[in-house]
Amino acid sequence: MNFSRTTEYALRIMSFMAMNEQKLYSANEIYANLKIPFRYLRKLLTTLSKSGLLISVQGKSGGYRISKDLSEISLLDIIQQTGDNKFKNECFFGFHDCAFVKKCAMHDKWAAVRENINQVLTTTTLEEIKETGPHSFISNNNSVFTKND
Amino acid sequence: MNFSRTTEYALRIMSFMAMNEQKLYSANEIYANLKIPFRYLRKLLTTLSKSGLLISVQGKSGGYRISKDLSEISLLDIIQQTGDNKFKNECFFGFHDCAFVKKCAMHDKWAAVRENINQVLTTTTLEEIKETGPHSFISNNNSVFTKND
DNA sequence: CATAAATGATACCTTTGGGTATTATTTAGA
DNA sequence: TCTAAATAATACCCAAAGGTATCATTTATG
Repeated sequence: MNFSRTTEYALRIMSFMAMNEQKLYSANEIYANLKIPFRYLRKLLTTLSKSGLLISVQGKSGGYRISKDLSEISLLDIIQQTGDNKFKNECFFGFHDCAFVKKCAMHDKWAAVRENINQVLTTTTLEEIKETGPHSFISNNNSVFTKND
Repeated sequence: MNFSRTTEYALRIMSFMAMNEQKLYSANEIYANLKIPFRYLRKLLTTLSKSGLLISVQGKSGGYRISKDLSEISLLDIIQQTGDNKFKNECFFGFHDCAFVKKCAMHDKWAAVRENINQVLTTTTLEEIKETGPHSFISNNNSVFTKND
């Protein structure tokens, strides 16, 4: 009952980059701030670029930049790009046809919970995240990972 | 952003058994109704027994029975026995010390969401699940698994 | 135009969750 | 007291997620 690690990483990255939305960030710079395992970070950044949330610039002095206006990127938009969006309409007990055949015992109660979650995730945009600061996006769990690149 | 498959299984099992709370169910009978992969089901049932949610009776004509009054078993109680309880106090971005060092941008909003979830999971007991019926706990995804025992 | 510094692609390794197989133990009842 | 039918324990297997390594490509700049 969490987001996957990968989704958390994506949320951190996008939120961090939102602090300076025009800026072109290199993977190195993001790594320096967020301490996400470097090679995995690189992979994730290309994923986010392919998904359209980021624009990548190749070559020396290249990097990544947020592609749209901050107000147009909701947390759900980010979450959905990392495959962690299953919860959207899912039955509490994990039955695939819950809504269609018979309601399960938790159907209505859980629908309300999901609605609450969805409401927060769709209405909270990076713009709001930016404005909510100052705050720490810095992972200070002394990373066991090395950069190695 | 779901419960794990194992947690879903546990929720199905306990909810199913709550339909007849005094009854001693054999693994076979539960399998016949829920179609959870048989050997995994067996394993899970011993886990639930060790956790105290179920009482197991060994030997021929043995089986499992819910150990307490239905009103004393909340959904959270079940969820916590399958290791899926991380969400309880967890930061939106997955930072371990979010609450202690600096609040993250989502801290308050997400705390409210978690509170909502916790409220539902702690106040909904198996008694309520039982009363909410009739409903289907029957997995009709034509199982690809065989029983094999 | 060579080099350095960046991203892209791809293949591989590791850990964990889900699932299986085998053997041991318990106990009701013929 | 033997057998059948149940649970207990344990070890193993497989797939997916997380993470690493290597090489290729792009491009600013000396």
